[in-house]
Amino acid sequence: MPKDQPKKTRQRRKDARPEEIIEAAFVEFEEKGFAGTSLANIAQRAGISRTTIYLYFDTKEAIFEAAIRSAVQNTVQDVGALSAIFDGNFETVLRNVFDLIYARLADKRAITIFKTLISEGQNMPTLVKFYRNEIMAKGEFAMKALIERGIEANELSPSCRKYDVRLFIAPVAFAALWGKIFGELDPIDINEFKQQHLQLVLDALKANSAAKLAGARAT
Amino acid sequence: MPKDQPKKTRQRRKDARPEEIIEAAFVEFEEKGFAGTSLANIAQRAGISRTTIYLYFDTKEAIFEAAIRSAVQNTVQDVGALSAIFDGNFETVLRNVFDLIYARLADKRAITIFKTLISEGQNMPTLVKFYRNEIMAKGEFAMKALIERGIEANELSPSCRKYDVRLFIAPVAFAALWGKIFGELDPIDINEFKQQHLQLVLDALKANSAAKLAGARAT
Amino acid sequence: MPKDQPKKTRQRRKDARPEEIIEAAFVEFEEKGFAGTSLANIAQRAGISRTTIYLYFDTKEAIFEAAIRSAVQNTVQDVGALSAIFDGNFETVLRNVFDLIYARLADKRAITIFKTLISEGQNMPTLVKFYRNEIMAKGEFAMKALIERGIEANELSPSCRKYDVRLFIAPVAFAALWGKIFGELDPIDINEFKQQHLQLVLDALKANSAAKLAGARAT
Amino acid sequence: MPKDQPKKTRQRRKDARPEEIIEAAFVEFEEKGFAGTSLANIAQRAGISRTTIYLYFDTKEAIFEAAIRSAVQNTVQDVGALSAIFDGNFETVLRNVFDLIYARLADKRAITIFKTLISEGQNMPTLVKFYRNEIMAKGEFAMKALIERGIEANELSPSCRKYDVRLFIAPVAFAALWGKIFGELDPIDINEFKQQHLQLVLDALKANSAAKLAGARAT
DNA sequence: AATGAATGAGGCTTCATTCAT
DNA sequence: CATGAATGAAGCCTCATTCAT
Repeated sequence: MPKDQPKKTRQRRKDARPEEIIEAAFVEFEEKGFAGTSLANIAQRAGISRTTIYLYFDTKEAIFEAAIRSAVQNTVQDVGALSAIFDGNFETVLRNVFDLIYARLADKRAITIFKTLISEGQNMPTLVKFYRNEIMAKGEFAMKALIERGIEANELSPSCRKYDVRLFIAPVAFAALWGKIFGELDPIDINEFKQQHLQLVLDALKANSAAKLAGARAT
Repeated sequence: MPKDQPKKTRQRRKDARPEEIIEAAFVEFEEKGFAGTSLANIAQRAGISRTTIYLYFDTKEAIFEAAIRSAVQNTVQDVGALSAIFDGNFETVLRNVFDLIYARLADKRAITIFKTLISEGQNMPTLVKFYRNEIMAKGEFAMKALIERGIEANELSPSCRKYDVRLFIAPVAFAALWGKIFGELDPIDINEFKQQHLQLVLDALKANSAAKLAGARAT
Repeated sequence: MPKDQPKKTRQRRKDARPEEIIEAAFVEFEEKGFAGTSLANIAQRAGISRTTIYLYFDTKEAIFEAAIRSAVQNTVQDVGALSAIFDGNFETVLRNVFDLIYARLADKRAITIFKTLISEGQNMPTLVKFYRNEIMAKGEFAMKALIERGIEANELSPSCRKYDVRLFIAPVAFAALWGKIFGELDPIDINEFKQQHLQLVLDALKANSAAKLAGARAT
Repeated sequence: MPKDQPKKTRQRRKDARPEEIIEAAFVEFEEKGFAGTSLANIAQRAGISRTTIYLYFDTKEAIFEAAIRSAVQNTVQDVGALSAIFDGNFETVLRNVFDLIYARLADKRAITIFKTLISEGQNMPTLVKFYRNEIMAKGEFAMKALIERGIEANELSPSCRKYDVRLFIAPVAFAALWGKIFGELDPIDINEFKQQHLQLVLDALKANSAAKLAGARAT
């Protein structure tokens, strides 16, 4: 008994096709990983034939790359926008920065990219390098610059330079992963977490400044 | 990892086999994920025939489970051992706790499990639940207990209770992932990171206590 | 059975494929049974690639089912047509019925189904039930009806009702199996066998009627 | 997690081993056919190790052959015993013969052999030839001799020679198969069937004799 | 005599990819 | 541009059989 193939053919503007494929691929990759995703799944989700994909991409890997490249854009832009919000006293700016960063967590694509980095990074040195240079390094740099500004403005003690700024960002990554892994089992209140995270950083930085001040006062 | 067993004759090593297979499987799973790993890879790495695997495991999934079960052991034990080192003043204990936790980072298996949780968690609700209950939850609990002790001993201010303790642990996860993802490109100095992490937590907690003291003093 | 399709180029014959596959599968199943048949055999006999089969059937079992369903059709139709030939006196009709039934023996598919019933029946309750309800039961019913007509027409004695009508049909099954099993060694002359079979049944039925008549006469 | 192997080792007299294996093999072959039976099944049923089988048989096929050879013995003996019961008038002897033949139907082994002949005959020309020569041919011969005796004793008309005696035996085969195939669904009352079968044959033969007598009388 | 260990061949099935319309 | 048809490579798994104790 022969199988029945669905016959619904959507006629779409051709320009949109690649993006539709990427879109579909992304969802599949997110759910099942690279190896676990089949072109059939992608095609079905995109509402096209399996072979049509090959009009736009050479291999499964190419789709994967394109999907990731496309999805990482917003995050890159956000990181680039970081220094643009350096306006106001340190605490205000830090709060704004946190708002911006935590807003990324709402972007499922951003999270998936992060997860992909972990899952498939070993086979994607290009992505790894890109991510580190364009996101991690620039983020670190911005954070360092922010602290520097705080010191210059006499809002922070110079001893605050001692911290590896990745310590300040780590909880964001943690929250992202927690949501992805344990989200259904035990959801995390992102907003609350953000507030406490901010508080922690401020407290720690203030502790140094307080000590400085105290030391100064003691003199 | 080169094969160092001669292949001429059939080997008889029933006792060692399961562990050898798990060992080999682990490496493969780590590199390529569950779906990406083939029994052929595992067999080759273990230096045995593909079918020999089936003398010890029923399915590919069974190998995966066994590998995870075996690898997660040490971490579980370490978490269980946490409260046993609650001896001394708060800072000392916290330092010991950090030593213990960061030591886990040297266990590649532990890291791989963590990565697996992220990569394949969607398909492994059992592992997810187990990990959350036996590792995350107990770790949180121990950390909370530790802070409580600090408060009771008057070393910390009660306001320290406000923090979500996952904030204190997040950098460890971050360091683990960093090492795994960017390790080759940009290795992280774990020891240095640990020190700063410890410092950050202490500073933040002290900030509260200092505020309290200051407030008390001001009265 | 040699392959007579050229193999150089990919062939496109969607419409014909399912039947070709069923045809090939049928021969293989007949020769080696379900478990003994491999998709490789079927594919080779059909002159296609092993995987092409999966374009038309989901599993090996599905092929088997399709093959049987297709092969059993004619027999079912013949059984259904039985009562349509109830025209004429008893002997004439019986002769026609026998012609129809024995003609089935020329249909190799019908024989194979019968053999399959025997070989694989234990694993195919559905087929068994179907065969019994649609072929055996209806055949029995038709035969009973025929005898009833003979009695009503005063051509047969009512005592003819005593026979289990399966006795009348058994030789057909026997001939079918004999041909299949011992055919090469010791072929059976189906036509001759049919005549004698018919004679036997008529003789037996007449014996009753004769007795009745004799009894009547004696009275 | 390694599989657990049962460790119960039965120490048995070695002489019995081959028969135990054959016994076990027979049951398995009956249930699943040759291709469907695995040595593991046989070994397990025999309570021995898979490899032990090879101490007694060279291949799976050898076991099959041995099993069949052993099982066919009783039937052969019964057939051989047929002519020994030629004592009494025709009807009595025929009744005894039928008793003997139908008793065979209670021997599940005999039925299985018959089924095997159908299922796997194509690959077992030796068995086919043996069965035909030792069982079918001798059975036919005995039946013919019996009829001849009836004619000589003037109990039957010479015209009874016209029948292919396989017609007389067919219902037995039919009943055997019916029981095996439809037995669970719709069991057959063997005794009742036997009586009617006997009656049918007697009626048919008598019809000829009656005709003869009538003809003689008419003269 | 008996068995635990090991394996090569082969079976079913999936899938990325190519062919030809 | 789009797709239905087809396939080779590869994956998981079973099994008859051999090896070595």
